[in-house]
Amino acid sequence: MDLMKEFHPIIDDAEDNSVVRCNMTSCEKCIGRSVSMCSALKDHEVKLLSDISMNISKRSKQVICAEGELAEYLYNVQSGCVRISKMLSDGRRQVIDFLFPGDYFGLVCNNGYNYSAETITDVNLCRMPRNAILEKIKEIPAFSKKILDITIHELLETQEQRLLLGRKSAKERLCTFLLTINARSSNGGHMKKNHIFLPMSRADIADYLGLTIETVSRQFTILAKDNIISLENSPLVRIIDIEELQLIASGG
Amino acid sequence: MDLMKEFHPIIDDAEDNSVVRCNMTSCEKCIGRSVSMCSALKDHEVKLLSDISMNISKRSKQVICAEGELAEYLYNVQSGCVRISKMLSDGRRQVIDFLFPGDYFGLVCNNGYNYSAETITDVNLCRMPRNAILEKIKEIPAFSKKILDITIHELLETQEQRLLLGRKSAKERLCTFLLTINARSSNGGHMKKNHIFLPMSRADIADYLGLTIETVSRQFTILAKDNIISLENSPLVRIIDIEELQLIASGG
DNA sequence: CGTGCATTTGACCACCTTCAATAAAGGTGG
DNA sequence: CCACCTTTATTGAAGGTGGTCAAATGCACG
Repeated sequence: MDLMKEFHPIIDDAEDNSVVRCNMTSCEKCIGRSVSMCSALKDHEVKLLSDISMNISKRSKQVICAEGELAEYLYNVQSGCVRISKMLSDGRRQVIDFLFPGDYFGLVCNNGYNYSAETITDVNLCRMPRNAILEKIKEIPAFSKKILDITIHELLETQEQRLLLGRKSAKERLCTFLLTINARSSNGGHMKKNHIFLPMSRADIADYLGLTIETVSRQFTILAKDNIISLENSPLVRIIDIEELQLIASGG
Repeated sequence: MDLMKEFHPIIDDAEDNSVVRCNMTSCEKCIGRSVSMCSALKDHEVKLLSDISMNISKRSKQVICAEGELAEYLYNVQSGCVRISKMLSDGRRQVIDFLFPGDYFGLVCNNGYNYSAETITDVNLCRMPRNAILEKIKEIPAFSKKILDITIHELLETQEQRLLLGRKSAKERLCTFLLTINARSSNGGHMKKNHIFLPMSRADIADYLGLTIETVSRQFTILAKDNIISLENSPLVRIIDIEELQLIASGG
C-alpha cells in the first residue's frame, strides 16, 4: 500500500480523523473547480458558507454516512476516493459511484441519505450543512441553477450506467469502467499519462459493474494478456492500447 | 386492441394529431397533481405559462421528440403512456422509462434531448417552451426548488433501476416492474383493483429490464403458471398474489 | 380467410456465476 | 526482520441463467 500513501499524502499522521472549521483559504482553492457550486456565489456569500462548513479528514475504510441516516450534511471531496453504495435487503450491494476530488455527495436524498458513503483511501472533505444549502437555493437563483446543473449531470451519468448494466458484456463493462476512471481521476495532475490509479478492491469494481469478483479478475487478466493494459505495478493500471479499449467499450 | 381504446378514449377520432393553445381550465385540472411544478406558481404566473403552453394530442406509436434534437420543449403527460429511450451506437436500445399522467420529460438534457420520446397509446400532452421555464427558474426560487425536486426524484428512480439491472435476476426484474407499474399507473382511477394495464410491447419491457423478449415472455408464463398473476385478458395483468410478487421482487 | 406482426415455446449454447483451490499481499507480534 | 495469519486476488472446473436461433401459435386487420 505504499502507492496509496504516495498518491494521498494529505492527512497528518498524528490523528486518524480531524474536523476543522473551513477558512477562506481552503474555500478559495475549492472555488477553482469548474463545476463547483460555490462559483455561483459572491465573495461574501462564500464567506457565509465557509463559516458554517468544516474540513474533514478521514482515514481509509471509514464510514462517512450511512444509508437511511438523517441527512444533515452535504459533502465535497477535496482529495482521495470515496465509494457510494446501496444495499438490497438480502445483502447484495450495488456500488453507485466512486467519487474523486471535486465530486459532491449527500445532496440528492429524501430525508435520509439514500446511500452509504465510505472512504477508500485517506480523504479530505468539505462538509456543509444541508439546511443552509437549501436556504441558499431559495435565496440565490444562480446558486439554485448550479445545484440543478450538478444534479442533472449526475442524472445523465446514472443513465449511462444503466445502459451499461442493462446491455453490456463483462468485457465491455470493464473497459468502459477503466475509461471512465481514466477520464475522471486525474488525481490532481500528478499521474503519469495513461496510468490509472485504482484504489478500490475487485469486490468494489464487481459491485459497481454488476459482476462477480472472479469475472472482473478474469477480464483484467484477459485485457493484460491481449496487451491492451498492463497490471505490473499493482494499484496502477497502464493503458497500452486506448483505441482498442474504446472500441471494446463501445461494443465493437 | 379494444382495451387500448377503452382506457384511452381521449382523442377525437376526427384527426390524428392536434395542437391547441392551453387555457386556464386545462391548467387547473393539471395543478391538482401533487408533484406538479405549477404548484409552485401563483395564479397569475400559471396564466403566463398557460398562455405559452400547448395542449398536444398524439396517436399511438408516434415520435414526440428524438434523441439529439434541439430541446425546445418540456412536456407533461396528461393522459396515456409515453416511452423514453436511448440508443447505443450499435443499435441496442435502452428503454429509460414509461411515463404516465403527471410525469414530465424534456427537462433534463444538455442542449439536445438526451433521449427519444414516443407514444405507446394515444396521448394528451402539455407542451411548454423550455426557454420560458428556464427563465422562470431564475425568477421564482420556489419554482426552481420544485424543478430540482422533480430532477432529484428522477435521479433516485434511476438509481433504483441501476440496482435492478446490476443485481437482480430476470424473475426479480419482472416482478419489480409489475409492482412499479401497478403503483404508478392508476390510470385515472378507472382501473379495477389489482389489475395492471400494460400497453407496452414485450420488446419495450425487455429493453427496459435489460433482458430479451423471450426471457420476458418466459417469466410471464412462469408467474402465471405459479398462480401469482393472470394473463387472461391480454393487455391487462391481474395480480393474484401480491405478497409473493413483493417477496420475489425483493430477492426472496 | 389469408397476411403480417407480436408473442410464446422449444432446443441448444455461451457467458457468467458458483464453488474450490492456490497465490499474493498486507498486518501483527515476536 | 521474519513467521504467522488474514485478507484479497487469481485461476480452474462445473453448473445455471439467460441469450440465440428457429418454429409454432395467437391475434388484429384487411
